[in-house]
Amino acid sequence: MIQFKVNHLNIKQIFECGQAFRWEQIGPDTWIGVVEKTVIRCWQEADTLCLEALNESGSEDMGFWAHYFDIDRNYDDLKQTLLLRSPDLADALEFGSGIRVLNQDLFEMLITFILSSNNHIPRIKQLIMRLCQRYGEPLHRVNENCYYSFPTAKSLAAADLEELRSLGLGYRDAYVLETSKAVCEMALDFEGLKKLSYNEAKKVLLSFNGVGPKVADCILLFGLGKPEAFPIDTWVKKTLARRYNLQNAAPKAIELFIEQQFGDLKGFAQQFLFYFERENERS
DNA sequence: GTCCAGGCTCTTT
DNA sequence: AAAGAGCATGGA
Repeated sequence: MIQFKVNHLNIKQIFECGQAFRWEQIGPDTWIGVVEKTVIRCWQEADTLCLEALNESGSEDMGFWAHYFDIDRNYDDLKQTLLLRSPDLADALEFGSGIRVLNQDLFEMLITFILSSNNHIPRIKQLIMRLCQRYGEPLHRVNENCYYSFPTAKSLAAADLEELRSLGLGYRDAYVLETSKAVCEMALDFEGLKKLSYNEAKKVLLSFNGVGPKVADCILLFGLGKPEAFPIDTWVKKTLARRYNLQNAAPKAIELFIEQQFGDLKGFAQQFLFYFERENERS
């Protein structure tokens, strides 16, 4: 078991704000997730974040988990800076005060957000679970149920299109298959995306079948650690329209506005806005 | 039955 | 560049 002393961190908010899809609540304040090859139990005691790997080969490396939970970033400074730039973010920052933007596996984010397009979050979770069960490797058994790793690019590239369709992926089946094949062909260049700038990496991501501007920004934000990404989905569109009167604004005008409001921290602003809007669903 | 979801691709203006 | 049709699936 490992522990981190933390502030500005609330695992409930982190796991329910739509950036991660593989955490399940198993008790009042306890969650279990699969992160890379580790089945991990997670809970909070006062100002302490506790983590315990459940599988033998799982990792309890402090550095790895600090990076995953974005522990070393100063969210106090971050929020103050955002508030100075855009005072009307106050309600969203307060509401999602424990949100942190996780640093997740790149390939997992790529496939996950391809599946997310034009889809509901509960169904996205379900599809990912089926994909892991079918193409991942078993990591840990608890009685009847088993936790699986996220499939590798290789295993998904070798999948059968009909079988993917039978799992309920819909028209996204071909996107997943073709993108997985493309990643295999890129080999080491795929992980090399981390060394590229936001714009360079985005260009590469947009070349994958099933990845458009919104999905690319999610991958850049959650998988490549680029806070300059500002994914605009239906919820964010709603909140931008309501808060800033942008319902009839052209895409370029919106982009410019976002840049002026939030600058290089717009990815964090987006996550607070998304969570606030979706949790306070009021059309 | 209709609407909608962390949209994208392809076609047409 | 921008706007529109079509798209699998399932829950509300």
